[in-house]
Amino acid sequence: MNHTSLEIFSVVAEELSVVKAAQRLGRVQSNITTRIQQLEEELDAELFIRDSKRLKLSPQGKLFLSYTKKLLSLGEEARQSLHPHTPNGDLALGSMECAAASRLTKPLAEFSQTCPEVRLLFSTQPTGQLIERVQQSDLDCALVALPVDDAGEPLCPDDLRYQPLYDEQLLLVLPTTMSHIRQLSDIDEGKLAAFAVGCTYRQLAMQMLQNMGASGRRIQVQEVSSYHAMLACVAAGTYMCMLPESVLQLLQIPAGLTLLHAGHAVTQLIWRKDYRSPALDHLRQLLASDANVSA
DNA sequence: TCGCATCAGATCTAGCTTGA
DNA sequence: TCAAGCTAGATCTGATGCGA
Repeated sequence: MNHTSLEIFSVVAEELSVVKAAQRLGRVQSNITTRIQQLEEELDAELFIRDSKRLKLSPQGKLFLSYTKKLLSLGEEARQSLHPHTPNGDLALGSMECAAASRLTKPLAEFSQTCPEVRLLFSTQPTGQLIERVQQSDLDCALVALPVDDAGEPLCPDDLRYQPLYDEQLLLVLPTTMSHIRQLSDIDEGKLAAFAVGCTYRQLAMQMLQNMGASGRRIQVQEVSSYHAMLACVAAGTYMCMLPESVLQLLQIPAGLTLLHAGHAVTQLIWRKDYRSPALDHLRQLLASDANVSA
């Protein structure tokens, strides 16, 4: 078992295809098949279930993948640690859609200029999924909105650290059919356009609607994959949505929609407690200088 | 036709020996 | 100490087979 074998296994596990993994790694298909077979033999474990033409990760494969990601991440961290003053290598950054749209443009442009040797691997997802991916070493860090306890303190998992960055004012956007509503307590029905389960703003909106007049009814949720789609649902007159004011400023708001202030949420940068790299340190500094809340 | 497995042969690499 | 040569094993490629 060496670094190459782990890299190959990791890519095959992601693609669930020997052919696609071979294309991605610039190798031939037979080579990938052989390396996976050798790894399985060495580990005395079946990492994949061969289901006719398709590959599926076996339970042992899933378990081994979690260790593989940690080992590859640790290897990258070790490599970078040898050059503490010149950030280099890969930095896998995740972000909520809203932070990517409204907050990251400037810091990331600056990051790419000041750290040209770092390959930034960027992806967007809801908070819940981002937290899991950071814990599994699939991401090095991520911008999320951690849920808070009754005292307003972020509920951060023990194995993660966080740095507060942006205080986001949240707005509930109502369709023209609800133009008679002047305050949150007037809302007596709940149809919400929101991102997938795991999105903190969705969770906040659901809690708010349940605490209001809509508590007696089941809240219908239309899942969308972008803020444009979310606003389109509201413009169609059926759904309401919750989004940060900073995002709304970037969008063209259809006429006649009602905007209600719905509290605030803090966007944090999270990373694993045991992870450190010059690239992450540099990104933290850049984000801190751009933040509107102090750490 | 597609995707994975298998095989033979080519190529690469690490480790060892030898001699200057 | 270091470069050159040799060798075994690891790894790679391309062709082919098999099953869905």
